[in-house]
Amino acid sequence: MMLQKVNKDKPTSTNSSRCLNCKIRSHSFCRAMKEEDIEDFSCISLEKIFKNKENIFLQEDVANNLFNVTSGNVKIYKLLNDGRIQIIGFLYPGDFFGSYNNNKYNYCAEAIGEVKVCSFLKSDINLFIEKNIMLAKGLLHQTSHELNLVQDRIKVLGKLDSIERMSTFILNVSEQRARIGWQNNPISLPMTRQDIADYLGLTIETVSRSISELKKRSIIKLINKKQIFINEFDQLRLE
Amino acid sequence: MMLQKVNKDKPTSTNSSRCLNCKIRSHSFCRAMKEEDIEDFSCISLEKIFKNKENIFLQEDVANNLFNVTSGNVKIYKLLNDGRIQIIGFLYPGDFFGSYNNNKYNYCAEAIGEVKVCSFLKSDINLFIEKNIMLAKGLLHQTSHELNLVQDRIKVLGKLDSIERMSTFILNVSEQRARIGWQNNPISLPMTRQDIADYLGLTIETVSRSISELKKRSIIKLINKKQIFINEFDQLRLE
DNA sequence: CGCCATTTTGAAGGTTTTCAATGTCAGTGG
DNA sequence: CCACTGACATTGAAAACCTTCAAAATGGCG
Repeated sequence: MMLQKVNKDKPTSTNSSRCLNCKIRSHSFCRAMKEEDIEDFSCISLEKIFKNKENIFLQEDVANNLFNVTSGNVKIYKLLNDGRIQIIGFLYPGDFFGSYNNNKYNYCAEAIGEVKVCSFLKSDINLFIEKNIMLAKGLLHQTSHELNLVQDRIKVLGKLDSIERMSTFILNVSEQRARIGWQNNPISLPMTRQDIADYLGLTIETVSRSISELKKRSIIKLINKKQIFINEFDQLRLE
Repeated sequence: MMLQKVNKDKPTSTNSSRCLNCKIRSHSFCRAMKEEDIEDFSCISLEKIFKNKENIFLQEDVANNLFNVTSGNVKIYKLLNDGRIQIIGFLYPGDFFGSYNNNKYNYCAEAIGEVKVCSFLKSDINLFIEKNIMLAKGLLHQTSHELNLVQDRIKVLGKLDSIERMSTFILNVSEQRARIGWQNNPISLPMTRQDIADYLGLTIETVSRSISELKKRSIIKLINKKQIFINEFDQLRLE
């Protein structure tokens, strides 16, 4: 298994009011905390910036940290021993990742484009939880939400054909964007076709063919390779 | 979508020491709580018994409760509009299910054989959390654990062929049994072949062919249709 | 403008599904 | 005791869908 070296010491920033001004707070696990507690919370968080294709951490690394995406997109993926890749998810601002219950990460996390994350020591989080029940509830809510999303993906990968998978994917990206207040149409796909293939359990050729087919049916329109306009939302949904 | 009626009012039992004597407590989300708190906790829990194929709840039902399997197996599955089924998971004693963050269940839950569950009102759980941080931590740990398992299934459904899926499934059942102190070989498969197919994203015929192939390679041996002896654990693992 | 990576399209091949038939096994009744 | 039944599982052959291999098209960037 070939894993490239990660830059462990990123440029960072921290100050006690940063969290208060965080634009994505209302969509993060931190949202449940009161404003007066947020200030304290800032002190245990550290902002880090990653460039395109940079690894945030690798599968099997010691999992000391939890992360929150504050800007950009992150892909998390599992490596098989023979080099196959399965992308578990594409993360958006407000999504959190890492491993709360394991001492090793179960997947790799990599920046798609420039990414800003908040980083927390798990030990700090666990101490903070003791005094602030709302943080625990926030984490529980966010983890349950992630669980719901992944369970839906089980359905996609287990039962849907290639066109249905692509349709569901486009719809999900649109919905995720709406959730955090971005425009839901047209949508941009920041990841490559190969990434989409590794996410949907297909090959890059089948992804391309599925997009072409949706285009041919006039359900979507391609503004360019990375920008999709949805003509018929209803046709993307499973009847 | 045809959903059969659920028996909402099951025979129940509750008393303040039941949780203390619960054999599966050490593998449940309740394990983190101190013994003196467990007694109080018993008061918000209700034991319910379900017969084979009985629904514990249905997708889209109002989700007032959280459940903990204490004995038997439960399958949770999603229904598609056209009647297709995708099984999300087979649950074992100690696993918890329901929906913490949604007011509707995202899947159906059905008993495989006779099943005992502990049932909790979410409102009770949320109140209890306020006074007992360990319960929140326990729930968070358990939810994170479920998330890890489901993420692994993404990999199985997205990247593995039929033989690999069947191998992984047998191995997972064996490991899950070991986790709660049952013998890990031979293993029993309480679910039908159709269930296994709906779990692995295959057809019943492909499941059958995969089992036959593993048998032919002498990696496993069938004691009977529901009992499997594993000859070569290593051969079940992905190289 | 030309290069190179990425994407799209085409045709052949392979794995799983579909459709159909046979086999297994526990339960029932003659 | 054994044949019958019905549900479940296995096996076989043809068809469908996705992958693989190959080639052409697109698009960004020096």
